[in-house]
Amino acid sequence: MPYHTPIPGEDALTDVSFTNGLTDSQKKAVAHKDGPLLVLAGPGSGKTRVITCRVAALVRAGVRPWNICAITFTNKAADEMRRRVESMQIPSGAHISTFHSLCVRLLRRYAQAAGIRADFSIYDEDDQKHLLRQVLKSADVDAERFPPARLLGGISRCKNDLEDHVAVAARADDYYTKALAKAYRLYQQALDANNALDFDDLLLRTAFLLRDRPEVRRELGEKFRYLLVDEYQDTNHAQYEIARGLALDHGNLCVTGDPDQSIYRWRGADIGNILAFERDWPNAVVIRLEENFRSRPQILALADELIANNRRRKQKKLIPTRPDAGRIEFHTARDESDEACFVAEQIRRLIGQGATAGDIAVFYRINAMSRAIEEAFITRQIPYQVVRGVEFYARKEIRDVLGYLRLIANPKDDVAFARAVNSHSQGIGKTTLERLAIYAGDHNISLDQAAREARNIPAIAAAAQQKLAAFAALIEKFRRAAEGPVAPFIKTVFEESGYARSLEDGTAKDDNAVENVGELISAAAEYDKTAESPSLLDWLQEIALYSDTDAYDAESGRVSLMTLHAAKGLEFGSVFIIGLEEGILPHERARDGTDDLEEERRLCFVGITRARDNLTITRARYRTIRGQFLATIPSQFLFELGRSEQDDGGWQDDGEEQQDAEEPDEPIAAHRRRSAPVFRVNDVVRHGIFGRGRVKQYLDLGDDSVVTVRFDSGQTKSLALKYAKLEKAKI
DNA sequence: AAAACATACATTTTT
DNA sequence: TGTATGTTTT
Repeated sequence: MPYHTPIPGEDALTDVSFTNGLTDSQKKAVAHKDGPLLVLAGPGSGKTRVITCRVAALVRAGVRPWNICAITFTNKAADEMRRRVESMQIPSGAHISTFHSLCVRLLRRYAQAAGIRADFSIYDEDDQKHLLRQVLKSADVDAERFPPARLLGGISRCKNDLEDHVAVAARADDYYTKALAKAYRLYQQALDANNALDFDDLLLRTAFLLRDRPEVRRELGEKFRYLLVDEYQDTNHAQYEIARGLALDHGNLCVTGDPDQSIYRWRGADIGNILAFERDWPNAVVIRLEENFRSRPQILALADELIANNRRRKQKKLIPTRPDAGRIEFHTARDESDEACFVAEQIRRLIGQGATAGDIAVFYRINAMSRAIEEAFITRQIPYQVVRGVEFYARKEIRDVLGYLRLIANPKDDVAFARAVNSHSQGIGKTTLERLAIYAGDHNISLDQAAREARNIPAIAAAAQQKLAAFAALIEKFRRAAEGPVAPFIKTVFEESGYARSLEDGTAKDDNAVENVGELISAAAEYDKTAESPSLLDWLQEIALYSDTDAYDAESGRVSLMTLHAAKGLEFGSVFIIGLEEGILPHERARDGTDDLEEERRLCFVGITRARDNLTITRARYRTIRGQFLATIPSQFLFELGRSEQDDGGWQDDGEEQQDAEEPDEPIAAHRRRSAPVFRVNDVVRHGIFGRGRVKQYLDLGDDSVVTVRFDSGQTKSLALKYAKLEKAKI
């Protein structure tokens, strides 16, 4: 019996009021197409709507919902898509999730084929760091000389490229890579021993599963007959292989994306994946969506002016469809608190004029920049929400409780053991733990197992032996009770472990600690309600992929504060982007390397194109960075947006400070040593690599002076005189 | 073994 | 600036 009466695709699309500028044949392709489909779409063009409409159209054409799989990058995007699909009044059941959630699901189901156990722990950055440090300490490696964070970054990159440690070792021909390969091997062995996967493993294992087990691949191809991937420009190699593997047997792969909005290169995203889609799938139908239904024409013009500076990109138009209106404003503030005051005042004015707080957002490059804004909002009683990464799950008390729970769910999880035993404190300290680790290592067993055998470890004092054994027994007792709903179980563990008591008495470092654990329990209760058969393991694996960014509430009626990364996919009537300064946007770590710089530019582009009507861009002359009050240099992006230094008149100034570039404008410069040459604005200079250029701005900081030069090649660079060999050119 | 203290250190963006 | 580790004291 047919699941649903087939309806011609066009009708299905009309049905769901899909009227945003597609030609009839494009609509038909979106609704009907068996085979690969590439949607290249600019910001505000209804890209995600194409996906939801395709899902709806497929279902109406008789495809069973559970044969459709749509993949997004963030939980937030998945939720949004689920919401939209449900509102289309079609039978639900389509699988909509992030890459990582999908991988967890597949790896649990096909654990055996993937060569792992289904009850694995998922390690986040903190866990990874802990584990790597542990491993390097006990295995005296030359890799110890490199900072763990750097090694983890290197390992992550390898995993994203689907390289295992053997492959890395094989290509290692320099000191660092050799050390990396060794660290990778040891780290991976430790992960295996702990029955744990890190975020990258989730992708890598799934990609390998699809590659090495054709029967699994075929089975999944049968299950997910239609595959859709949103934000395809942000796929890394592993994700690319997963999408390809899942679609290999039927070719029904629809991807959407915008190369100009690729902002996750640092996480291994390869913009080449979307640029080469037509090569990978030669019969792909390509749809371009260039009309923008979101922003005012001036805003689009500004965005276009900026992004045109990127070389590695496909030319694309931003075609406005809305009439002229709205406002663009630039502002230079004195310092970050002055900047925050300005933003807050502007927002107050907007609200006074009838704007809704929920339709206003402030974007910044790094999370730390939210602070000044928050302070200004608090004094002015402007309601706001900060959309922040991790945060809640990074809290000490939350991690401690999760330590217990993870250890209960996965006895091999030594990282969880260390955390739990540490929070349990009372009598088990560093030394004991160290001795226990040595014993466990010698006998090739987990810390949990070693603790049970504590009485047989002569190196450990009798009293400590007792306590370890008691701890192991306690965990074992919990383990036997870990069935069924999660929330009551967490409560039991929290109280009976004695951790609740230790939070309440004495060391009240954080008076909200107990409350926070309560919140965790509520979250678990929520899970218990929705899950069909709740289990601790399932819940742990779910929340491991959860970040507070997902907690963004579109209906909160409050001003949203978030990073530019978190802003992707959202839109607001009025947008403020703060901190357009060299070293912040673009971030200092992206200053060398054009690819990195182009990514920063895309980030700025994403921010600008979030705005529907009003856009305000600000910078501060001074900013406190890591506790130091420093003079700043305007972002080169400001030049590209047509705001040159001389033309500062375009900036609305607070008037407190005169802006004479030649005048050393604060005591900072006065006592600096000087050995570097002095330049003036408009001096013609010569650089060994970039050639001839003209000084646009000179910041006098003695030896640390920075000079901004627009070179004849057209590019603008900010150079530290100390490093850049810059000389005055003759004429 | 725990607490108090000192010192180094890194410090983007997210799953 | 804050964290996170290492060192000394109790």
